[in-house]
Amino acid sequence: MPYTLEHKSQSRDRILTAAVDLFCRFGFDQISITRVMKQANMTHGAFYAHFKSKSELYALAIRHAAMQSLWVKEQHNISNIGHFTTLIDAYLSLAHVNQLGAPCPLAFLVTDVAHCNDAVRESYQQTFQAMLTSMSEQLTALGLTHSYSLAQQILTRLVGTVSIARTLADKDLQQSLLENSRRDLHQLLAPTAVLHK
Amino acid sequence: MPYTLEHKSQSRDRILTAAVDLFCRFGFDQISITRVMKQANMTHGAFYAHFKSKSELYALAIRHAAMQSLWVKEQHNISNIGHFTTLIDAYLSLAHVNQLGAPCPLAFLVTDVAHCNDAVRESYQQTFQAMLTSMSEQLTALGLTHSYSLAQQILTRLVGTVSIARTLADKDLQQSLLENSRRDLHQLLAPTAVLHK
DNA sequence: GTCTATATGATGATAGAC
DNA sequence: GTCTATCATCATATAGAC
Repeated sequence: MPYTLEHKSQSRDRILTAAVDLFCRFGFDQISITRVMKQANMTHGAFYAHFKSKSELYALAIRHAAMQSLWVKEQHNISNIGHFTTLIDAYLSLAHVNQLGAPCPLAFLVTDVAHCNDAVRESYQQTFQAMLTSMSEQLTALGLTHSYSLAQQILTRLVGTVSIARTLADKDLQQSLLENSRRDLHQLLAPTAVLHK
Repeated sequence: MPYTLEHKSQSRDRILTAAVDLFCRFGFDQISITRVMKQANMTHGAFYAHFKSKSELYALAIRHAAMQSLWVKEQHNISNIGHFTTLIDAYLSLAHVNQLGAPCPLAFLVTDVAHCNDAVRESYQQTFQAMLTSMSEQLTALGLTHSYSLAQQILTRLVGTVSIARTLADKDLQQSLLENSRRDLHQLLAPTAVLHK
């Protein structure tokens, strides 16, 4: 048997990884199946042995991106507020905006997903809810009150800042936007600010 | 002469209005020139008498959307904080998210624009800067300090909230997201909160 | 499972009549 | 300026060999 189960699973993973990278970088509609498969080192005919449509790939790519994202990977290592704000800084970094590491699908695909079918939107929504819940629990564990609404506040700010920053051609404006959000969120989470509330 | 200058200008306006509506609702790549022209009551051959490419239309549609948006149209009527928060509530309303009135291009086109050429991104950036400056000046006139960074905070939150809300299929989640952002921003702008700062 | 080849359809853009 | 007709290209998805 020339193709093992593991081989298939590896191929599938390469497709998903390529899809996340390309969809985030250029948008779903601008990326053809041929291009995704090329980046995954296969030809486009092989695609349909793994996914039933391009649309299905999108829904699964969103979940894949979420699993690879910094927030999800680090979520169980957060033991103090310092660590939490470190993740915020990473999210609001130029490296993230320029997609050097694993991109957060919430910020990189927002508008795109709004135009898609129910399966894709549900995938996005589940990712959003999972991150919201996880962040809320972390904030509670760190001793903060109103943690769910606080998490919502932080997450919308993160997504808004990064998605806008990505559109800006002016590097100074981009930098100042990111810095400003970092500063605001640090202040929001500073122990003193919380105690005085 | 069968076609007057005014007639051309009206046709152009109908095209731009249709483009804003369709691009925001379905995304740039999913909308064909044929469909835009159909909604503007013309055939697709006439398009190139007004714009040199679909891409140019996009850049101009962003500016057109900005001019029609609530914030820009109402920006000179703001005389007190109550009026300011009324606009925030309108921005964060279900009506806006469901695109019943004029959509804000900043929230409806973020991710889309990030994948486009320089001309389109510059159009978005100029709109962003204009809204930022305008909002900052309003906040200063209303007696608030750190108004530029405050405006940036408000704007990223507005855009983040609306763009995410638009992707959510769950109406309850959508509502609670919008409500939470409204409440936070009210609190941020409440006179007492400012005085105690 | 992966390849090459192909069916089928839609798109952006142009040409020429009126 | 607007129409109809057309070109050239590229997309998704399928068929069949290996």
